[in-house]
Amino acid sequence: MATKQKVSFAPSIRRLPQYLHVIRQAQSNGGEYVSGTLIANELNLEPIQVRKDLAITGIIGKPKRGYPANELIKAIEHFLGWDISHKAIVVGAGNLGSALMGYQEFKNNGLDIIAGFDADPSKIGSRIHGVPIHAIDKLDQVIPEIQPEIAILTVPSPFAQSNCDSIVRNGIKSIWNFTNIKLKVPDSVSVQREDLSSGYAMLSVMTQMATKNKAENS
Amino acid sequence: MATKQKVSFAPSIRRLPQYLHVIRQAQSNGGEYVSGTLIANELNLEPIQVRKDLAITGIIGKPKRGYPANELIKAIEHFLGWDISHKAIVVGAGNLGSALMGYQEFKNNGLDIIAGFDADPSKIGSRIHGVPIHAIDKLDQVIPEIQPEIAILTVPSPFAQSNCDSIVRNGIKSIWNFTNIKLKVPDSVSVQREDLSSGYAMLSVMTQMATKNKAENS
DNA sequence: TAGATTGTTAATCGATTAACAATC
DNA sequence: TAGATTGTTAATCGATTAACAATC
Repeated sequence: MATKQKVSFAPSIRRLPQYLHVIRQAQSNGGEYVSGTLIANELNLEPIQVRKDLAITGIIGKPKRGYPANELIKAIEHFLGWDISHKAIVVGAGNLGSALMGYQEFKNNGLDIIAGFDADPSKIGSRIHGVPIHAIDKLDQVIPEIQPEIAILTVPSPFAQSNCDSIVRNGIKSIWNFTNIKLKVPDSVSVQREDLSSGYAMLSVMTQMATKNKAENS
Repeated sequence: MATKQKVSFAPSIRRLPQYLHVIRQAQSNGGEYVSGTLIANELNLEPIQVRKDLAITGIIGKPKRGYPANELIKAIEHFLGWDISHKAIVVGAGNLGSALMGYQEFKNNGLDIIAGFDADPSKIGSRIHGVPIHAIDKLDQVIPEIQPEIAILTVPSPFAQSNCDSIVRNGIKSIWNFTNIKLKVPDSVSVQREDLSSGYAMLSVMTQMATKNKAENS
């Protein structure tokens, strides 16, 4: 029975990439061991939080020295599935879609974008950052051929749901949704929503607070 | 004394734009009142959560009918500061920066992007989505002239910290950081980090779970 | 050794959810 | 009126933080 999955430890999982970044950097600076304290300092977090988070990867540290950098990197990558390649498509090759196709960081961490889709005839048949672009109305034809695991949805919002339906119909189970539409999908499909408006809301509230402080201090 | 501010109710604030979207839609469909139950159904949330969140805007609903749509929209917009125009610059006019300059949604909600900055000589002096692009080494000259409140940072990560320093030096207090660098800023400056790798981490874990379920059910 | 750092167990904190009287 | 929906107060849940013994 497929019920909508809730990912537990979500906040910890979200911090892991930051840790990975710091640990890789420390390693490339010659550090064989990396302590939770160092990571915490670098990221303005509490050391205890870093230790708790790292525990979910199953890695064991050495008192006084920290965690073995190489093992820890491997463990985080494995926990996230970043040590395996995952085929993905980008649906909507506008500015945002193009940006994502070009992100080396994702490529380095297992995200293998093998095709893009767009409605613009001038893009169809071309390549963006090396990725071939297909007609968006060929989703039903191309997806079964190339069998991607992940779909990245970056179309204008009026087209989001109908393109999502095509994606789901063709058996893709993971959708990275960059539109501001709440997608309707069956329970068996998971959607990771990347909601820029929620970030903008936070930015706005912070900006208001900054303005208020300025006024108070003058 | 300026200490690093923690925004309280962050999860609620992040949900407000979604509510706003649903309420606007309901209103444009002729709804004079919108109930928390309706919003919750639309977004797969609990009604009680919606009511709690809406309470922070100060608006008062009517039992049996719901919240007055027009008042509620105004109240959310006001709470977020989206009813006022905020001048912003985009630092780094690559694909992502260009995408943000073109987002009508932000424009409609008070984000007024008045200038872009880039290192690419072919872009300097041109306009992207109507926004004039300046040389990135002119930050110190242009910012004082145009006095933006907000800087949106979309440069490649090796340049993130140095550009951030220029931004801070010129008195901007709110930074929307799309790089994967943890920026070092004084306490008086707030940074909203838009961390795509944390979203990618969540997507990856969800994808793993989907694959595992598939294997178990076969 | 002394002391920094780990991992575990318990306490705190904040957000979500439940219960329910009030009311249109 | 009856019943859906609100707002408030209390309970639950999960994440963060604190305390501290173990250890290299």
